[in-house]
Amino acid sequence: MSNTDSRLLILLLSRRDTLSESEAEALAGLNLCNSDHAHGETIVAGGDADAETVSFVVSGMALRAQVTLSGAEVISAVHVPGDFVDLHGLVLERLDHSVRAQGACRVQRIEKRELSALFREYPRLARVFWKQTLIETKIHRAWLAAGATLRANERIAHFVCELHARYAAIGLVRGNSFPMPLEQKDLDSLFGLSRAHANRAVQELRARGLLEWTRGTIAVTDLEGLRRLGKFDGRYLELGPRRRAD
Amino acid sequence: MSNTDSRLLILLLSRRDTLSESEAEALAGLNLCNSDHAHGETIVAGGDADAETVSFVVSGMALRAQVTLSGAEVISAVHVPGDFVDLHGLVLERLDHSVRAQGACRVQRIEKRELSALFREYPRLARVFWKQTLIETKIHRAWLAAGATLRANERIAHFVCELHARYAAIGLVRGNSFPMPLEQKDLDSLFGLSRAHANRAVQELRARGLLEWTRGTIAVTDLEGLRRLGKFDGRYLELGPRRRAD
DNA sequence: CGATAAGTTGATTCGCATCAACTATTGTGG
DNA sequence: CCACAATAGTTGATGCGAATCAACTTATCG
Repeated sequence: MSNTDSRLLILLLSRRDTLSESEAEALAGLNLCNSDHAHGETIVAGGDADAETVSFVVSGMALRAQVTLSGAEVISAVHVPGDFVDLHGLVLERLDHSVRAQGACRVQRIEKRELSALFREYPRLARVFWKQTLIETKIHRAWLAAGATLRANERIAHFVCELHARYAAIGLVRGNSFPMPLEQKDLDSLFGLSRAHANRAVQELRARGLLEWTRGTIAVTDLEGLRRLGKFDGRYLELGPRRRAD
Repeated sequence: MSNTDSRLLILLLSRRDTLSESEAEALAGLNLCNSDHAHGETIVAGGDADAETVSFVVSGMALRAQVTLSGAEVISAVHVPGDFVDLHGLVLERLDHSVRAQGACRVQRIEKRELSALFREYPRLARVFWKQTLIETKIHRAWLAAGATLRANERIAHFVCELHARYAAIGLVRGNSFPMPLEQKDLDSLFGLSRAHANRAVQELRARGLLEWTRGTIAVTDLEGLRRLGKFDGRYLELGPRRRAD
């Protein structure tokens, strides 16, 4: 089930850097392999399995889940269409987490050896992929800062703002609403909150008229207010215009 | 004040991947520029300043500090000798944080253009530097997980274990003690704890006989106990043996 | 040796975990 | 299509972890 529809891949990379003709052609020549996953299915297993591919999300949502020594599961990243889920696996030996589908999720896989070969021919492309991993790192830092300074309702507000911005960048915000594959019960492994308390925080956001959250969809009714509450400054996502690197 | 003593640079990179003769030679040919900083001094300014160099720590400690919209300062990384403090600045346009000296700190700077030129000639080296940034990202994830699951005393235990492991890897643990340029008052911007509570947590670690912490030095008196309390599994630091990438 | 900053202690308040019930929703098989 | 089971969401009561404010003690340094 290999196909060569690399439009999304090229689109997502050109959001990061201007691609030359030949670079785009080379990318278009990659073998991409679609892979569909039902809710809860493991897309990439963590730990010792040395995967042969790296994957990016085509549709749906994927979560990175790591299990701590105490047995708790922590979600360290959420992925929307256009995000690589395990690009760092190209360079690091083994993943420190697994990736699973949150709702139905389709990914495309690229053979690591093909990608590495591509980098040897077009070294500048390696930098574009590198940049992709660095933006994820900035998101990690934003989460760290949020965790250190915000309270439950503020953190949730921050997170909703982030999702809104990321969905907006890929054209998935309609009016003021966007898909929300996560459920309230998932907020605890995202933020380390109890279900009960996360629920009360969400209800407060609703009561303040900041958002509506029904199963599967969030409608942001007061984006400015939500940003103010969550101390959200979306620049860290680097979704604005980009410049070409050396 | 340029010098060419690139031994530390080559040492730290070869901890990540086996370097070929020619790669090592090329690295040795880089112009490195020493730069000394007193406690509290800014080593790299965040924000709009487009720095021309990237730096790694030679001695002492450097902190990454980001300021949130609410005005609070968050430490998102600590750097010990051998760590790059702003390598991601090579690929990203602007830094989302500043870097400052914690205690006296010496760094060496490399011109970005020199490094980029090096990557064009030795594309595989780019991968080694990429890997360096990815390991930092793993540390971020470990902190995220710690923040979501651990309580104050456990988080501090976890952090002390991490520092112990990183100092051990560079030969700076003597007996069971290592340098601790951070003071208790810094723990609040690291973990989002208040000074009073961080202090009580530290005292509990002392009372349990896990560590001694006098100004400037930590002695770990029960490493196993500290690891158990902090749920510390140091594999994420990738300080073990490494393999050569493509 | 005084001044300043770091560390310590206590009292109080608040955010959040925990446990437990309960309701609403979704999904499923008869 | 309905009845039921399973799961998500909601609400309340209680206790603990951590913030906050304030005083105080101990280091550090000029």
